[in-house]
Amino acid sequence: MPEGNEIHRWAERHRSAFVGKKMHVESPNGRTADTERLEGRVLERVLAHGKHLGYVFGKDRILHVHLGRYGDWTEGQGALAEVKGVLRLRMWPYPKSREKAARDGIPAQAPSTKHGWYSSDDGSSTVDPKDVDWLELRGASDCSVWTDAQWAALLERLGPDPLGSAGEPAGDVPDDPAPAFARIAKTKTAICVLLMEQDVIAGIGNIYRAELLYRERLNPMTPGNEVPLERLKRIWKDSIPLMKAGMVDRRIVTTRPKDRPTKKTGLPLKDEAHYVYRRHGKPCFVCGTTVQKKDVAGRSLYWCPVCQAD
DNA sequence: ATACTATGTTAAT
DNA sequence: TTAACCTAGTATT
Repeated sequence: MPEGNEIHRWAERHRSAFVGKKMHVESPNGRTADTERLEGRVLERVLAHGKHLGYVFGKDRILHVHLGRYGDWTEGQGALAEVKGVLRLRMWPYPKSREKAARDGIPAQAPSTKHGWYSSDDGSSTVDPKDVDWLELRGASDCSVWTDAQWAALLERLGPDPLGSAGEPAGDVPDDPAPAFARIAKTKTAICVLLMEQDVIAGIGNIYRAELLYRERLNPMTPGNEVPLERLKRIWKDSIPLMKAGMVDRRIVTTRPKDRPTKKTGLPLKDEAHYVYRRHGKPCFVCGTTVQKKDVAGRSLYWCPVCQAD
């Protein structure tokens, strides 16, 4: 159930773990066609844009992965072990692949990652990506081999990503948000709907949309063409550090410590992590008004009617 | 035990 | 606009 932060987190970890290595790639249940076109090839790059992942195994051999609502990777150490659920695909490196990769002129090591070390939900440390031995994928809505042209068409369709462009360390090369601002200024569609549309901004999902709108104190139903540019710019700028933090934490935290009932700094309690997302029926942390929920375009929208009156 | 919800997208109606 | 895909956590019986 990932938004862009988690996609970029996987990309960074998988880069660190496997780029430059000759990989075994298989689909035990035959759920993914054409894995034999990837088997035995070197993973050259891992791309990420919005909620899409691309594992580049050579020209026109990009494994496209979209986790959809349920998909998830499992990282493992030691012997391969099948987790429960329908296994869609798994990959792991050939032994001694680094020497072979060096002979092939491919960097033996992935580019160094910005974080290298992560915290899990409860703040405890988790495995260094370099110590991951294998990956399993299940529940993904797409997992198929794409051509370079298909990936290019995807990038053409998607809007700018607050976490930056494909293949770069996330956040280091911020996308230009101008196309998103232009799209929003041209339509009467509500800003809460526009923020979810991946061809407007790529990577924002239901949690970030609700929380970004709250943090800007913006009425979610404001038509796009009535949102002042300054407010759009603030939302974009706000999204970058929030989503970067979400990569490290593997968790979305949007509340400021001073607004939390406990005032606790650092990783907050679960029920203090969001201002409005899934807090309907509970009092707003800032004004005490009951947080509202309603269905908009098939997704649940959460907001505070007082803080976000206009 | 069973039902419901959900950080998503596409295809069919 | 609705259904389908598919999994896990939470709520209800």
